[in-house]
Amino acid sequence: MASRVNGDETHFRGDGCPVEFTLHIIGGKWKGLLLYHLMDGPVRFNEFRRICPTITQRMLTLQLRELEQDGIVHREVYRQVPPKVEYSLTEFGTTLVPIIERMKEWGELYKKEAPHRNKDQVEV
Amino acid sequence: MASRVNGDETHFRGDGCPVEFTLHIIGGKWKGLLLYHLMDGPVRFNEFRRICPTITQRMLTLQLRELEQDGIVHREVYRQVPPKVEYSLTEFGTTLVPIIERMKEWGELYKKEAPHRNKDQVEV
DNA sequence: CAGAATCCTTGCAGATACTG
DNA sequence: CAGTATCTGCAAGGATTCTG
Repeated sequence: MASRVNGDETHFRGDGCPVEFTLHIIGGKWKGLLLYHLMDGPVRFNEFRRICPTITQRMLTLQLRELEQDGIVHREVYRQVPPKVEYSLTEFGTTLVPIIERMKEWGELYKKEAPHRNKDQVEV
Repeated sequence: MASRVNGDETHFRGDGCPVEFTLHIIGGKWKGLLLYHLMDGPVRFNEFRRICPTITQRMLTLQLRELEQDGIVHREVYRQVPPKVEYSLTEFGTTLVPIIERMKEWGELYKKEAPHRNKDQVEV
């Protein structure tokens, strides 16, 4: 597998902790956001850029590639002009949905119960 | 709040994505491992070092401090000689347990179903 | 539209030494 | 035992430019 942004899996030990394994897959800097939006269906490249204007093209590409190589995300290329590329969850990727859902719920709860950490945020 | 290893919350935007918020709390480099072991009960500082020999004192301290400041982990200091410090999940921290559990389950499943990512790992 | 390539900066994290 | 303090590297990540 190609080198990854968030550590190469060939150098990932994590002492065999399964939680670390999972976090290694979904814990990338932007992956939470990407997976969050992919739960609702396929998303195009520039859709992501609109959804999160602060992510750079480079990082968006890199993070999507990692998710793709981990079998979480499918990349569908439509050979047409202008080009169109759609990203969607694979069947394997959907096994992550329950986790994402719970992280979403907890995040919403946390935002309510811990307002001291709510500074300087932008709703999406 | 003091500065954090994994981004200061005052600089964390995340575009309001609740999944990103959750990952921002539990997605630190060693937090998966720490939370995984904290689920079984209190853990002492050097216990963590034995559990994961590759983590440095510095990083262990930093990650624990972040979890503490996020209200996830409680730090109990026993004033005695030799000193004894126990880390445990707070009541709020236990609300994360279902997520950790599912990440643990998924990690175990993933290790089985995706052996191509199982290289160079050590069981804990 | 959806990227690839390049350069460059930052800050995460390791190593080491010291302490209440 | 359970930490701090300091120095330093190196790779993650940003900005910019170019392209099929």
